[in-house]
Amino acid sequence: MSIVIRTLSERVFEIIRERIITGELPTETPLRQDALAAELGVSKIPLREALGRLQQEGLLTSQANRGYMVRALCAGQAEEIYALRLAIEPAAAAYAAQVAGPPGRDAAVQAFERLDCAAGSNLAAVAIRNREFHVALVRPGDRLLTTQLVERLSILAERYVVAHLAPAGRDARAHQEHRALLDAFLARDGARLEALLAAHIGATLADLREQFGAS
Amino acid sequence: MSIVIRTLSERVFEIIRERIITGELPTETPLRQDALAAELGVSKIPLREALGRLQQEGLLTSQANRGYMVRALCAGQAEEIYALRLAIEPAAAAYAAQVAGPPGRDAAVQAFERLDCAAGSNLAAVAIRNREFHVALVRPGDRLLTTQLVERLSILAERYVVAHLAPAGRDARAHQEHRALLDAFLARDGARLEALLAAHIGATLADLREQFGAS
DNA sequence: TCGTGGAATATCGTATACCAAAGTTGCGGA
DNA sequence: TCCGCAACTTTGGTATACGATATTCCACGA
Repeated sequence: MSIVIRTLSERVFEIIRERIITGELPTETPLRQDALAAELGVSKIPLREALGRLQQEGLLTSQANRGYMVRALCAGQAEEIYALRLAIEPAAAAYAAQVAGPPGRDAAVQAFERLDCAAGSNLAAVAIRNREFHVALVRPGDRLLTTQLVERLSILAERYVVAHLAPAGRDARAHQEHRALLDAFLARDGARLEALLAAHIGATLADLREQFGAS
Repeated sequence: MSIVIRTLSERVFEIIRERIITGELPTETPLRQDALAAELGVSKIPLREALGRLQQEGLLTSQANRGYMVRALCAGQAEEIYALRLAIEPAAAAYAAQVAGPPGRDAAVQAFERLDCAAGSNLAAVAIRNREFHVALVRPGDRLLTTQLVERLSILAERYVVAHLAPAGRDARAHQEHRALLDAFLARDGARLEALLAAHIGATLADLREQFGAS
């Protein structure tokens, strides 16, 4: 086992990322850097590094001399995110299912169980577990870049899910879909997994569309 | 026209990025931050910001307290990059071709001409123009995230092209392929563009495979 | 001879202080 | 009312310092 030493700016990166996803940080308002730095108890160097990375991830925008802002949500970008996920994730998961070794299969099961445990608690926590489950279906393919991309897109998508989807009737349906996804994954049934995952992602997109249309 | 004010770290980001692409920076050797900062005439804050962004882009890796290294080239990652490009770029370009307005169409033509002009000069310059051409076929779709992703993947792919493909007989064939791509784009023939682009990307991948096999 | 321990050195990650330039705010005058 | 200017705020950047970790290299002992 290799212990991972994490640098301060990496931790700041993750903290701010989760704050953005949960909608804790306001959009359209520039981030006050010194205030944030003081609040997190770090200096501006790791903070700025984290902000730059978050911009690269697509969660922040910046304008020179005016600072960083949380990128606004818009229906068009949600469509983009889901179109990209549909283009990548099902195929990547299908591949991973076929080549996954025991550790990868265990990780998928565990991610599913953690998602299950979190169900019913606050939406943000569920969203994180949901993302981890989706990534767990792809990671065993051992394609680093693809996995990172899936994770990145999942993160971008999460904002929309957290912001727009009340966990009304969705929860039960999502649970069944996740169960089916895991079954197909464990059965190494790439074709079925691919179809199910496309349907699952498409269903979430449809929910989002409905909310956008309603609001 | 909005003039774009760019910060130092953005410029450093691009400078180092091009150096990585051209293979000017050694892989497997940690970057000496002080030396690099001194050479570029900047302090370490903008430099580190740029390095962090480049890591996020997948061009660098970092280990805490050991610094940043240029990510090594490997056949597996090239396969990944091209698989992702094939999953995204043809469809995105097809869409863009259909919705492109006059500015987007002009930009595509100009990108093609610039690529044409650069042909024959050094490989790195051609590679940049090549990337810009590919992006120009996607940008008119006005899907920001997709365009950024295509650009990012093109950048990652460029390293392999620069490193492994001597512009032997490739140049002439690539020129014809680009010409055909532009024609299909201007004709708004999405289906044809999609097929041609998939073939074009696939051809480059095939060339790379051959080189990897040979070496 | 070879491996181990440890000191010396180099480099990284972070903090602090400071500054110039750009943006923002608010007040006063036309 | 609306414009322009001055004061303030914030950002982006530099210089510098310092602790912590890595690396190097040499001496010592098995």
